[in-house]
Amino acid sequence: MADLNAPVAADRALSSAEGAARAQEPIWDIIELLFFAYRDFIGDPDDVLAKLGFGRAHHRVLHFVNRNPGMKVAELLDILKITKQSLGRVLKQLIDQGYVVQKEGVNDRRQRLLYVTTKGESLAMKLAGLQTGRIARALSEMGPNAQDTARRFLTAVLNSEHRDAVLRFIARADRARRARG
Amino acid sequence: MADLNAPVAADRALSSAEGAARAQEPIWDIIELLFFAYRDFIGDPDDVLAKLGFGRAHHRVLHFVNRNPGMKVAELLDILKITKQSLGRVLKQLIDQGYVVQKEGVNDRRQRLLYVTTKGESLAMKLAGLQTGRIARALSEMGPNAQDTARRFLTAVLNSEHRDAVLRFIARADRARRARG
DNA sequence: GAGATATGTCAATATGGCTGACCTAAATGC
DNA sequence: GCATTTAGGTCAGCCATATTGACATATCTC
Repeated sequence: MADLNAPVAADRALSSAEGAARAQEPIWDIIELLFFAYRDFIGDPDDVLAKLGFGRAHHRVLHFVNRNPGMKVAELLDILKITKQSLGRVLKQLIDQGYVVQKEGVNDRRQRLLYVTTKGESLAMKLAGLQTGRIARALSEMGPNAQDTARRFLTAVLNSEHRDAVLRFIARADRARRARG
Repeated sequence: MADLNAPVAADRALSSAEGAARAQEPIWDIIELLFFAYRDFIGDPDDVLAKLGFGRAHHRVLHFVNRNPGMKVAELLDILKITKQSLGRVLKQLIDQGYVVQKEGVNDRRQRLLYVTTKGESLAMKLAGLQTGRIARALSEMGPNAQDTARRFLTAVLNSEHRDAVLRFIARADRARRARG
């Protein structure tokens, strides 16, 4: 670990002591760890999905619908930041194979509100469980307040314009889930 | 923030108190923050690359070649975990447009060692600078030891089988860079 | 010299993005 | 009540990035 920490200490000294005054030495370790960590983080679900003939796009849709049952198509597009044509293909497969259903909105009958089926919830929870296992293991290897620290770090990485929206989304989904039990 | 913290405290209580005894409640916040944070993290480079007609695949190649000049094609394939056919197309464009060059290995003349040109280094450093700016801002919003904490978290997220290899790669590239100055 | 290795390349295929055009049904506004 | 806007769907085509499989060439190793 000594060998590994040395350059990092140097980075930190540079970025805090010399600050924005000069071109900053890249923070290579975090840049690369984000790349490798995200790849592994996505990897477990990928394997399960591949066996079902699904990809990451299906995972994202299923995840967000499961987290936010009754979500409008437009909201999903907004979160995923893809076009409705791109969503269409993936969503159609999830619906045809019985993972997701659409229900007409009560107030606004143009809306096709999205819900996971039992089958869909089961898959979504299985995938979330894989990712949770990995994260729980990681957090347990750190000290106290690990989850809070990780959350603060990741939140700080967000574009500042997105931050509120992302945190609101998470808080709202959590409230809804607690309400459902 | 109170609204946001509440469910998280509940998660932590569950996962530490009840442990692996029952199916763990998903750690939704970290799962989703990883998704959103990684997307923003990748976003700045994406915009620059798009103007040059490049994509993420080009970024990855350029990044690792810049970090590890003289790298063998096989090493790059191993890090990126793609096939040589996939690499071929992207690498060819980077070479044709003067961002990367290949040199015959001295010991083994079958090898085509990869190097960034001045132009390639300049682009690689520009992209790394964007990501560094984001990360530096994020770290500065946290307490002391932020970089160390972030590194420990991300390292812990890695597949345990990959960890050593990833850390060795980072340490080796750092050493090489210090040696070059 | 035989066989293994490093790299490159051709061809076909899949996935998941995109743009642009156009459609229906329902809500909304004057 | 009719015009317009909105929510959503769909067709067609394009692009980037990945895959598998087969094969070619040069060079190294034994």
